[in-house]
Amino acid sequence: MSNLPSVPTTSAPPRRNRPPLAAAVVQNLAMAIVTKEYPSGTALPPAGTLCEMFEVSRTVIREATTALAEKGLVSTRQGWGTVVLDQSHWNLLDPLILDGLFRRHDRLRFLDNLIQIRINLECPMASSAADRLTEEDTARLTEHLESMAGLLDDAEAYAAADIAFHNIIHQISQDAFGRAIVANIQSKALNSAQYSGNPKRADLDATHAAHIRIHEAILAGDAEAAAAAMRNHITQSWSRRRPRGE
Amino acid sequence: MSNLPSVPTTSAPPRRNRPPLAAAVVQNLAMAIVTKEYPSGTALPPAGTLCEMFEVSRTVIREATTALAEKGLVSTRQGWGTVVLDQSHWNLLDPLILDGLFRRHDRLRFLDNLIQIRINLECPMASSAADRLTEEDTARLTEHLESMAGLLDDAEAYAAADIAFHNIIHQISQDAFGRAIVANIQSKALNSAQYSGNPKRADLDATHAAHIRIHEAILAGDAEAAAAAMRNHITQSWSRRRPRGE
DNA sequence: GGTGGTAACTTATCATACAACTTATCGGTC
DNA sequence: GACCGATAAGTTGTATGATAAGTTACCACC
Repeated sequence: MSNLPSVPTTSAPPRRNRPPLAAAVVQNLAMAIVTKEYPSGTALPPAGTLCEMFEVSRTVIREATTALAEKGLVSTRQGWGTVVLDQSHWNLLDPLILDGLFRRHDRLRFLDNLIQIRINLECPMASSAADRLTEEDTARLTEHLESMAGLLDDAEAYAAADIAFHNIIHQISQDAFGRAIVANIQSKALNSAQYSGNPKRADLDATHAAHIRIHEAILAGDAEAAAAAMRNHITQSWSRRRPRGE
Repeated sequence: MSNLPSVPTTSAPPRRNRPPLAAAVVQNLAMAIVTKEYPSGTALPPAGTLCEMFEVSRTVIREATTALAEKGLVSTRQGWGTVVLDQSHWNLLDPLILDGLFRRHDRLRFLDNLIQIRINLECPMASSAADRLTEEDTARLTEHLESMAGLLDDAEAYAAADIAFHNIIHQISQDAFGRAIVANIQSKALNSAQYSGNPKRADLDATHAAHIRIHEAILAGDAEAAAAAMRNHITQSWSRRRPRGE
């Protein structure tokens, strides 16, 4: 098998010259499990077989299965094997698992679900930001918003700035858990064309207008308006780029 | 160090089902990192030193560091070491990390934050459950609620049934991600006395009454009332058991 | 003073061996 | 035939030693 490349996903700082071999194995097996290639309840091939499949040593295989267990995908029992767990055990926010879910035929169910989670978490965060705003926060948020106006011709750059805009609001809200959850969703889902779509200039203009409205509400200290503006923004932005007819 | 589980001391049966050694190492190191014993940016002791500290082989240490990296606590770089990452990289929903956060001096900040997350996610789930309720769901939810009435004398049993009650609602709502997040919080935080407190009979009576109100709203198909009842329940239940004066 | 090479330390990977656990099978016993 | 214990085979868990590869710091050299 030995599908090497990709080292994907993690934009993590430590850039290695050689990607760890275990990463490829984990990616491959995680994808196979999430897409039901290995049904829950069944056992993965034994370590020795996996060694041959991926042409690596048992050290690497053990590392991979440890990572899979950490993601809640499998559970190993000495003398029994490495059994695939039910979806209810999966760490759904894990980047690799998210990526796998986006490739399933029922991906739209998960995408809609993620948007709902974002609404549930980000609207209260916008409210909280409106309540807790300091002068320093005001300057930072305003400055960033104004810099975004210059990126309306570059969809990719605007998307990155978009995430940063939301992230600033999350920081102001001081909601560490909500921020961690949404950041996970955003940073990893962005790579998926299913999630981020292919925005046109008109889409970016509409998005930017929505950002301005959120900014206004937060600066006015109007918690309710901030939540409403955020809800509108997320809902309408998703309705513009949601894949149709699946 | 070597904080191994207690050994039965008897010579004959060499304790069956011995827990993996790596688990103890992971627990120990994760706790040390979360409680800032190892500050972010610094490197963990090298593998050889850790072997001596925990009296295990490099195999186990390697597995432990893999698990820690999977939790977002550390990042290993060949030739450099295993460096502790900033809190923004941590997987805050991980059971071990949650447990560590609950032992910090600023634990109350995280506990309040978790309650807020639960409110943000569970209220819409209650609404959704009220909208999607089927006859089968009705029977299951009602049956479970009635069985809980008999557990009001056993705080521990009622707490378990409490979680199950919420879980049934989550299932009905069909919000897979919200369910996964809240389930993580609940199942792991329950062990913490800081989170679950020490409920008295009067507390359980009040909680049960709130459960009945939620049940009524959902069965009536009143989404708005269900969300309101859920919000009331979570808020007041927390205000009853929240640690004071920290 | 700058430069390049080298030594020392680190993680990454491999190979091998053995221990511990689980299951199935094959006996023998009643 | 039903029950029960020993055994064998397969699996993960752990230990050990060796080698490869990446990083840093130091030191001789120009």
